[in-house]
Amino acid sequence: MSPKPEYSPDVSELAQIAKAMSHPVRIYILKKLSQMQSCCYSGDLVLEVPVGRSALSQHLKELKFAGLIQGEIEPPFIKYCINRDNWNKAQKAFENLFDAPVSDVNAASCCSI
Amino acid sequence: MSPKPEYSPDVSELAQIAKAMSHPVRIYILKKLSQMQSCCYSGDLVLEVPVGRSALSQHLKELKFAGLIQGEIEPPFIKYCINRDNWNKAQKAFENLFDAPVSDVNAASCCSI
DNA sequence: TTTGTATTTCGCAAAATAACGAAATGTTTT
DNA sequence: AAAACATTTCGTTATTTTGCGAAATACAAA
Repeated sequence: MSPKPEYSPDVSELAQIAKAMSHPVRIYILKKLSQMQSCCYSGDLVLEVPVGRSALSQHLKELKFAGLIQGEIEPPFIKYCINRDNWNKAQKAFENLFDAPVSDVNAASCCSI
Repeated sequence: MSPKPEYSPDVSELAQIAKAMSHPVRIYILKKLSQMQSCCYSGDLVLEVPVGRSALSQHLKELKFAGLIQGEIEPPFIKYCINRDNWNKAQKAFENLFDAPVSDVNAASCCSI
């Protein structure tokens, strides 16, 4: 009944990516994994992050669910690394939020403060 | 006494931006404001978004707090628009999360799955 | 098979988020 | 001054998120 529309898929997707990145620990993990230019053990990460092992595991799970990272079993460890494909997609989605880029003139004329 | 380090400022900042963008309504608002290439009244937005006025007001407040939008009083309305400067900064922060871009070779050699 | 190591899941409590309607604020029009 | 309008704040409730320690799982080494 309500004329309220729903969100379009791209809106929901970007929100979901943002949610996965909405916690400092998770940003830290992403940053770390990228800086290593390789993978990381969960056990290594726990030393650098102010949460316990179980909480870290949860954060890794959420990043994995969002597709931003991936885990590879490499006994007796699990190596985590960035999912480059999905990361690139996420970055594009973020860039394209403004799919109609405005000129500086328009931007300036828009808001006085 | 815990050896746990804290987050660096850039990590916290990016997490905060991501948190502000972690809700579909807020993504929609950002998208809308950018597409208009101008400003928007809260009253206009409420017709396009599946939340009530008070909830919308909260979302606008959060986006404003994060610096992504700005409100300009233009009686009897309040016009909202994107804060271009901060948006550009946010986008850069997002792009630079991976400050050491990896080559495709490294990326491929990292994870088998 | 038993032990040890690495990680995740479970159960729970505290805190944060989201949404609503009602009331409040501020401004314009009558 | 009163009525109308746009928006925000308040008070409340329901849901989600976060984090911890304990228990469970998975695997390798002894």
